[in-house]
Amino acid sequence: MSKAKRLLDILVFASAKKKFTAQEIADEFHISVRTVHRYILDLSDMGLPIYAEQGRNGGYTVLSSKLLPPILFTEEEAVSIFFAFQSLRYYRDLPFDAEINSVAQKLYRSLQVDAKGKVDKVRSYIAFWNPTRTIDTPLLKDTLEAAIENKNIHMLYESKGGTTTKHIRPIGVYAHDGLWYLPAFDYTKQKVLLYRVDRIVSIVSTEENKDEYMNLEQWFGSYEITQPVRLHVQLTQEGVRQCKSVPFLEGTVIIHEDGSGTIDSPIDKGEIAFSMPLFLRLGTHARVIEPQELIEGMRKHAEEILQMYGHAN
Amino acid sequence: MSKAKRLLDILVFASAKKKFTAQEIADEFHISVRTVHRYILDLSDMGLPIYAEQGRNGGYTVLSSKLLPPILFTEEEAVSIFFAFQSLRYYRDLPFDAEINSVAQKLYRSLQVDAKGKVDKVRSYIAFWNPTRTIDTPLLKDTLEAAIENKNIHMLYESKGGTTTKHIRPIGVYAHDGLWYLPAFDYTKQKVLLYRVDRIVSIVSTEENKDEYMNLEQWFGSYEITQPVRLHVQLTQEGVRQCKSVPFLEGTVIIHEDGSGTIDSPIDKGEIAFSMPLFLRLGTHARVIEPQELIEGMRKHAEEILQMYGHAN
DNA sequence: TAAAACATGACAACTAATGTCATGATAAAA
DNA sequence: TTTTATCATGACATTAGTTGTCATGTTTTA
Repeated sequence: MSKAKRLLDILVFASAKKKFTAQEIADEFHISVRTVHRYILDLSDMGLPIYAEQGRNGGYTVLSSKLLPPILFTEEEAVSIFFAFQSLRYYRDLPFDAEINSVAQKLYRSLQVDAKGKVDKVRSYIAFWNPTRTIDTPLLKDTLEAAIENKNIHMLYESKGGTTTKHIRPIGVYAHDGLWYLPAFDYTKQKVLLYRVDRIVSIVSTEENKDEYMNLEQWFGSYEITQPVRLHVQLTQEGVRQCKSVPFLEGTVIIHEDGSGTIDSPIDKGEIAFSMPLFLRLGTHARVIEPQELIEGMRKHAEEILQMYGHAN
Repeated sequence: MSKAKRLLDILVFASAKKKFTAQEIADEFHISVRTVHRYILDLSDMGLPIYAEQGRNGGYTVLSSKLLPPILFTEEEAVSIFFAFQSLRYYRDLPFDAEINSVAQKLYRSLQVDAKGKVDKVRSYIAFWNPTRTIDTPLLKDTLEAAIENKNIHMLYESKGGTTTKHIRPIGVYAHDGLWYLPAFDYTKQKVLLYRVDRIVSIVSTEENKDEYMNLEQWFGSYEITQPVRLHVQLTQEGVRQCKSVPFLEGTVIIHEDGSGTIDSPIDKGEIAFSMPLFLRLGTHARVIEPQELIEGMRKHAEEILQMYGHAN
């Protein structure tokens, strides 16, 4: 085997093992101890942070975290990594922030001038818009870690009613509209609730779990209609346009030949309140035919508004 | 210089130059032509897709796109790349899709078993929520390319009034709520408008631009109030809570001691229409005091709704 | 004080890389 | 058709690099 190949093998072995003696490497790779010393000098020259402790019980210690074998990327692949990083740009708090920066640096440094220009352009011509939040999420990393390691959390949480203690089993963490959410099983209330990570005041303690629980994907997929209600709406052309832009409805809109449309689809009773603002906004562009509850709600809402602004102002 | 080092130099040189003769490499690196032939055999063995054309005007041609010199990542850095990729997961259409996949594969393959597990966990416990869109954006890549290359676009665009031809100068492309938007200067209307990339029917032609134009960041930052209007609203506690979650307003909400609040801030006249749905939704939780135009709009809207649902249904 | 570790040097044996020269094949240009 | 520029490959001597063995030191701990 060529020297280069073996050096890399030793690099991976050493950075995974962290602490070892020259003899161990010699045995592992069937080479002499003298050669191991020479190899380690080479690796050290190549920048691997490794130091030796003298004397009995001494040995080598690698300081960096585990290294992967070197990887060859094409320029396009490098650009795609920067593209992905771009999507994280407008988050105020991010886990892996330090790592992302060091990856970006390593890549950017090894790009040639023209490719650097391309990356710069991706950075200035592509964005993933996120509301720029002024809200801090200091416990994001800890929360995430607990979720990934499948640990239960005892935490202090700030909710409508003030700060209380919660005992939960996290399902995962997700970002939406610039905020981080934590769906979790609440042991007190005995059901899955959604928490906001920025409202976690402190994590008091965590405890291991042996068994696996639901993960995020399963949770996202677990939505089901328990109390079906018929949603029946007539839409103008503009109503169709707007409903098509609402994820919750886009699949249910039936478009007629003249461009107008209809929604006629079962939804869960709990979603009536959720869909009301949309149909309020659409005004005459959407005529709700069913459910009556939605119509009542909208009428009541409209009356309140008229009452508030009716004559006074 | 060691052979390995020189091989990498030649790898980078060759993959950047794409087509070259052995003599060129020999001159560049001050080695004999025979050695170049041997090196190229080595690179070829290492998987570099390179082929030779015989005869006069022949030479070597590298098929792959430009390669970067090999990069050493730590395990944590690799995980952070997967984390970034996770944020792109729920987009239906993405540029660089193929590259992202090949990066993910290259990285995943070189991870050790335990690190693979960590990546799997990041994948199942972290998400960046996006509405899952059923809308296709087939021209995303082309649009992006035109934007990055600073080209004007003649396109067929589907808008309220039907499909029309537009002549625009793109500022950039950004994703929001699962949809891709294209702010661009419209030459016909002589102002910057916002287009949706999925509504572009076809790109008829593009033309080069010599000079630089505004880029996305500048555009995001260029919001200015041209027709200032005083927005003055009184909020209940719940009103405060909800306005705080609206990026457009979160900075302007003043919270009183009892938890209620006030907004009193200049906005642009054009934003009145934009903010109306919000205050409609808030109902009695927000009492708009100014501008009168907003109040009028809300009253009119409420009347329309009452008329529609007033007695008939 | 002995044992276990790193550090380093010397040197012979071995292995690999390199350049030179030669020969051949191929394709385009003269 | 001939010449020229190119790749392809082999042989071989020369040079350069790698490895193992042995020797000698140093440092730390049992």
